[in-house]
Amino acid sequence: MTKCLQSLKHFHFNEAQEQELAAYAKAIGHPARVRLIRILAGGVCLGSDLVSQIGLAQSTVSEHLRVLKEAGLVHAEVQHPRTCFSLRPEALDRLQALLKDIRSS
Amino acid sequence: MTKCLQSLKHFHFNEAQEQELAAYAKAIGHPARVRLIRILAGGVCLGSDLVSQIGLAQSTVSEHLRVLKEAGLVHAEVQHPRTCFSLRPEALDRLQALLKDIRSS
DNA sequence: TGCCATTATCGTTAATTTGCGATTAACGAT
DNA sequence: ATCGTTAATCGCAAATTAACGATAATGGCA
Repeated sequence: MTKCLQSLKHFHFNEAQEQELAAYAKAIGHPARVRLIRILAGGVCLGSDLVSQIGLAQSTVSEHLRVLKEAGLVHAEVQHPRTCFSLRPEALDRLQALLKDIRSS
Repeated sequence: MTKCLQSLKHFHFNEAQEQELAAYAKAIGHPARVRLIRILAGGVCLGSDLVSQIGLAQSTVSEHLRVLKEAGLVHAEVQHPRTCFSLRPEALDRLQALLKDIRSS
């Protein structure tokens, strides 16, 4: 790949990336979900612990976790009857890269 | 008891910062607004130019710009009958710092 | 087989968001 | 004073989101 094509690739922030960034940001755009991410940044966590930390109904927490999972920010590992939730750092890496790139696109 | 229930008090990422991050992310969490940010990253822009580049109604673009302004991501300088819109890079700086901090809180 | 503990899903209501056309407001120029 | 241009606001309908309680599903265990 030539230098020219590299720079084109680097600087062209395309529509797919716009949607990708918007999707990540939308998922993070709620205080309860920021809080969940923050808690999970400290280590893996069972759902029941998250519920007691957050102070919202179990169904509400489950829904927020679903949103975060769907956005790829969180991973869930089922160990019946519990589920172990964890952060997906590569998703945050990607988000930070997109945020960095949009400024020089 | 899992790890997440321990030593939340040691986190320096407080509730105000959670809301701050959520507000930034919510504002960015729409493809049209990501697009506006991306366009403005290339330099200041008049509203009419943004409208023609976005392909949405003028009122819709104005509303998206209002959201971005309210979040502090965009600045508007009126020069009647036009308005000159520009990005506020310090807001993006702040967002990136919050994203960085949440991972080590 | 029938419990138990936990998480996911359903159903509903209220609130918010999105998008548009129409209208209004502002002000420079004629 | 009226016109022309541009951005902001209004009013509305449709779609989406948030929150909750109730219910269902899951799989280990007695």
